[in-house]
Amino acid sequence: MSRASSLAYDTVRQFILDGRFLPGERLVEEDLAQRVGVSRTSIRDSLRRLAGEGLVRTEANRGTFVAEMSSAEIDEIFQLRAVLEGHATALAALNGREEHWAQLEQKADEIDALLGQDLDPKAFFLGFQASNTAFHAILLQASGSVRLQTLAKSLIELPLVTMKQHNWPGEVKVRRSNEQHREIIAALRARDPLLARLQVQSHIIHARPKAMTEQPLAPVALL
Amino acid sequence: MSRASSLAYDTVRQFILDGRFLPGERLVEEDLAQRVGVSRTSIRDSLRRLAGEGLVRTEANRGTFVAEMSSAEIDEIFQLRAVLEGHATALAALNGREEHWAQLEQKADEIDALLGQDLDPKAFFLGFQASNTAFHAILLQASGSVRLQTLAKSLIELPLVTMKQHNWPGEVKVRRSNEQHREIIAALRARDPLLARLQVQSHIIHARPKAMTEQPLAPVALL
DNA sequence: ATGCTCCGATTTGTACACAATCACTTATAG
DNA sequence: CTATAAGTGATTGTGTACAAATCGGAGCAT
Repeated sequence: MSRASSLAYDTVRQFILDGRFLPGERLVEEDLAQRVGVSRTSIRDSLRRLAGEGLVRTEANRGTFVAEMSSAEIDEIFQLRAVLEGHATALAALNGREEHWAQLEQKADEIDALLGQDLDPKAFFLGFQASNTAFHAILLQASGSVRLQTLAKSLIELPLVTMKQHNWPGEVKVRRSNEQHREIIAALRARDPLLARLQVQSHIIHARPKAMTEQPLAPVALL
Repeated sequence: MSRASSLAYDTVRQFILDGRFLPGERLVEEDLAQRVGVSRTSIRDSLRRLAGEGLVRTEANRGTFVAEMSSAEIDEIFQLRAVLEGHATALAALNGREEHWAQLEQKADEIDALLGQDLDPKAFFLGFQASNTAFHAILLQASGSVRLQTLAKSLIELPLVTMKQHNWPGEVKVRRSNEQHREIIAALRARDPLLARLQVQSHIIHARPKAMTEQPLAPVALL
């Protein structure tokens, strides 16, 4: 599982996350093989891996399709994120070191810098997404639990398949979100696992996309 | 991904869970292919899937090995189980129906029946494991969240790779464990999500294998 | 004895060819 | 005109052959 296979995996994954393939779209193996420049074997390999992560769904003898997720499922995922990242943050408050807090602060600074720059919406969103994802990755890393880390990371990117241009947060939301980041860092520095957990849970629940459907969201039962 | 591939997946998975391949052992593709009676292609397919679930670990150009887990990692997994199944139980208390409580009760009855039968340790353990796993599966199903269900299920079976004959619980522990099952059912019937969550968390934390190493376990930071 | 390089055997990685299956079209009967 | 059946093309599933990489040992130098 080396050169061709990794290349296929990375490329197809990027195609899906870029939105070059839309949810529900069929992924034809031969077609992908030609685009990536490897054999069908390697493509199949990567599709199996992606299926394991939930980015695609494979039906026997019928093909594999980009995962489609209902608002309810996305909401479910955000609740799971709240639970898992909340736990990770509690662990981070116990195990994390000063270098982690500094890294978190740096990402929060990046987001603040973005807010002062008056960029066009797309560039602003992409910049925010990069720093925000990094922030949460550091949080997971500070927990010290590799399994929790990989689990949460795969959950984090699942909604990105569906949420392409919808639900770009405005400046106001981003500002509020980053204030929450600061509060999380403060709780971590204070080594307060309970407070840190609650703040992360609240942060993630606030961040879930709300208006994709008319029906009310399921009640959040975190504590 | 049909007959041969599924067969390969099921068979290899069973081999690992049975303990026919021990943790750390190398899985040679050609060898597996002959044993299962399919081609290497299908074997590779199944190994990729199993790697995704964490039951095996694949190193590039070097082969795939049955996962080995330290006590610390197993402890980590039990804590994650506590978090995830705790959440699932809270959801179950909100969404579950009477039929679920009845099914849970049935599994608890099965375990009590086992306790009265005076079997040899191995048969006793296997019987308990079957009913206990079913109990937790029903709990997850009652949560109504399929993603949570699959996530937790894959976590549940990870420690089984390592814990083969070590750590068989005695009758006393099983009796205590099943009392906890009863308490969980009562909390669910009362539709008390907080209590149900706490009881499940406590139940799972108690169930983790303790004495595999000398060093003390990490503190549990659930709430 | 120790360390180094090279070679060969084993095993994994990749490509390709063929078989099985499915969706869709066309033909045919009612 | 509808419904069912057979045929056809495209796509996935599986097996096999070959290429690339790794591991271990033999031989040689220090």
